[in-house]
Amino acid sequence: MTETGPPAEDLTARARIRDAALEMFAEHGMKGATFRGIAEAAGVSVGLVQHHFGSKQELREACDAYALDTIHRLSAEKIDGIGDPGFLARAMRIDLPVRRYLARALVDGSPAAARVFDDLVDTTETYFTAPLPPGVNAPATTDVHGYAAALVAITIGMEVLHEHLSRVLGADTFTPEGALRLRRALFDVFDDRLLSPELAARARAAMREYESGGFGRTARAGDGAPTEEGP
Amino acid sequence: MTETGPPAEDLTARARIRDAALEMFAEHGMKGATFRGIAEAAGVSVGLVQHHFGSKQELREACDAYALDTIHRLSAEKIDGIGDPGFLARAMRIDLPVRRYLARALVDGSPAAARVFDDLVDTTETYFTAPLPPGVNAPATTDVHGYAAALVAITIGMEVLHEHLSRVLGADTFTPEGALRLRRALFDVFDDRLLSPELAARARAAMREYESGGFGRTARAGDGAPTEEGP
DNA sequence: GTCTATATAATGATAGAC
DNA sequence: GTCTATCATTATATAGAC
Repeated sequence: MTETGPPAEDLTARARIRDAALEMFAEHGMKGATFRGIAEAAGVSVGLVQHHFGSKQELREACDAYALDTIHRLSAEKIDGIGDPGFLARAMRIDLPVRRYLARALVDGSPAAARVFDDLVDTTETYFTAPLPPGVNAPATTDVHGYAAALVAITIGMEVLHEHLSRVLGADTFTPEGALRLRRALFDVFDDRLLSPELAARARAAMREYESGGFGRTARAGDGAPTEEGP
Repeated sequence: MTETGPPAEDLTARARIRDAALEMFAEHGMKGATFRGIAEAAGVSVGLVQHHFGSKQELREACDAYALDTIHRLSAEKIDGIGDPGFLARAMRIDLPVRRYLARALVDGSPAAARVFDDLVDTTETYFTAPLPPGVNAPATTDVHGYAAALVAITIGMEVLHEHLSRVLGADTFTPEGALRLRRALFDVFDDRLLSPELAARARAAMREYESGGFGRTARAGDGAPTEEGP
């Protein structure tokens, strides 16, 4: 809940510019977004944008800092919120612009977005390392770090692929209906065993064999030989 | 570093330009990649790039078409390959540039990439609708389409977040070692039940309640929400 | 604080020489 | 086929007026 969101319309020009930049960066990427587009979206002149933020890089860093600060409140809830209906309602409408921005920044190469990702992995790993709440099983893995990374990647991947998921599902996943449908689908994926125990065991064995015998010989004797030849 | 190399080889200049463009588009995005950068990477002049492909949009469409054609051979194997060690080896070294390109194009907004995504969802959905191979359980979901979408999003998300996963895991996930570690982690995630049956049932109930009473005011009252009795 | 005007650089695209 | 100019447009950035 936390009404900390952008409450009203009478924000300072600087804040409106920052919000516009956040949206333009998210929509067109760090390279595609322009001062002109941002100024127009914010309803100010190009000069004012640069007066407040200096260079494009600085503007981007301001967005990063804002996003970092905003997302910080959210990250801790993501894990504990499972099974709490209130969490769904909150997660669906809090700070959408920031999430969109970070999803794009993650691909466009932002230090702040990378840090959010790393912090999420740390938090998740810590969560599974510490004593778990009743009802939550400890993951049966020997690589908790990798397990946490995969879990975070799955979660963040949904944000990054938001556009395509929304198209396929027929509802914007940043909207209550779409988010609900996606969450149900994800829950089904996680709740169900895709493989029978027998096949799962076979796959495990195959991976183990692949690991020991495959290419492991010498850490990196040759460079990346694995190139592919185009057709 | 320096990978990328269609090192001179006997490729035609046009093919070398296309490969360079594929890589530059993947690395810098559709807006960030420039004719000059592509020309330099291909070892040709800027004029030759435009002589062969005309406009930037046409060059991009050529990359899309090439990627679409290349990925077509791969998509069918992705599902059936589970548990097959040979699949791992193949998937790890086949068509890396195309996968990187598509991962980026998916975020930058390419029709071809969107189509790849949609086709993967279709293929996956068909896979689960048709009779399943022995050892593979049918997913316990009432929304096979959403289930397939979630599964594809998880898979593709790993490609899109490749850079961050690699950093966190300490190994390039497009490299045998990194890909293996990621795959093992994903397998652990899918193979294990994160929630106890009791908590899972509670989460289901919470979602159901949220769905009916929440906000939607149910634009579509009977959209197949119903009645999956939990395990 | 906010805007207009201008300088500078880079980019997509064209034309023509070899 | 391949390259070297060159143009027109657009972007970032600066300077200064109100």
